Amino acid sequence: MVTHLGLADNPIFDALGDPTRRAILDLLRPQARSAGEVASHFSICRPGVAKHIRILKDAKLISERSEGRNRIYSLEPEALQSVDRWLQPYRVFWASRLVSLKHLIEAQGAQTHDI
Amino acid sequence: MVTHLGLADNPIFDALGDPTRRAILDLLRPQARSAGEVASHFSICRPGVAKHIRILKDAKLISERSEGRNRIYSLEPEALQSVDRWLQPYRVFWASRLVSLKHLIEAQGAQTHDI
DNA sequence: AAAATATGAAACCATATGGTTACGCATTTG
DNA sequence: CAAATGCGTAACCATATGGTTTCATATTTT
Repeated sequence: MVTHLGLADNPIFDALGDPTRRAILDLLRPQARSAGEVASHFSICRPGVAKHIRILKDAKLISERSEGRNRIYSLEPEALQSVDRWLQPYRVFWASRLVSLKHLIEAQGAQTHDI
Repeated sequence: MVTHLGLADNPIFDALGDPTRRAILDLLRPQARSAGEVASHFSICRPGVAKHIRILKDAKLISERSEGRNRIYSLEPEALQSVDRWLQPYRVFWASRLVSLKHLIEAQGAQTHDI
């Protein structure tokens, strides 16, 4: 509801609250897809999926481009950094998990320079 | 709504969808607090906060213990690991961010051993 | 240019959600 | 033991949300 509370609502968290929307993100992770392709993966009707897509687009989690008569949607993963940032102060509580993440980073050969 | 769709809804994401609930988690991060203390930080009425607390408790994001006539709530940060895990495959998209996280890990002196 | 295709928007509906007030139940306190 | 304190639950309400059907619009196709 968030009827003008002092708390800033983050549209990202709101967008991620719905399982269908998370599934759409998962679907777009490997590759961009047209609206129809996305919709075909769900049991709800196409306009229903379109509404979820709209919410994801508004939250900048996906972007849209036109290609002929299709609308192609692509994941915009940078938007998820805000979730990552929010999680940061909680992470200190599970250090071992962090260590494996550190391994992952090293395995990817990310350069050690600051952002 | 999630009216029996094949998609498993994660109560954690649902819980995090509300800004008041995220604020409660932030509040409990430094220290455990009684229900009244938590409620006093918000403009909504106490029973309203109690309902948010219930949702967080059901999602295992906080735990409850009785102490006299008070109910003390503590953060259970481990539950957030599922969010962290969900984020994992998206993280490869912002490697530089990972590097600073790596610094954080090292700064904390987390031991390099597997979980 | 007409038919078909791809898709968003509008209108509508049932239910979920967040908030409120009223109440009940332990546990102090006086 | 009676009053006060702390707090969850129930009942209720307005609005948000997710889903549906119908429609309008822009591209292809034929």
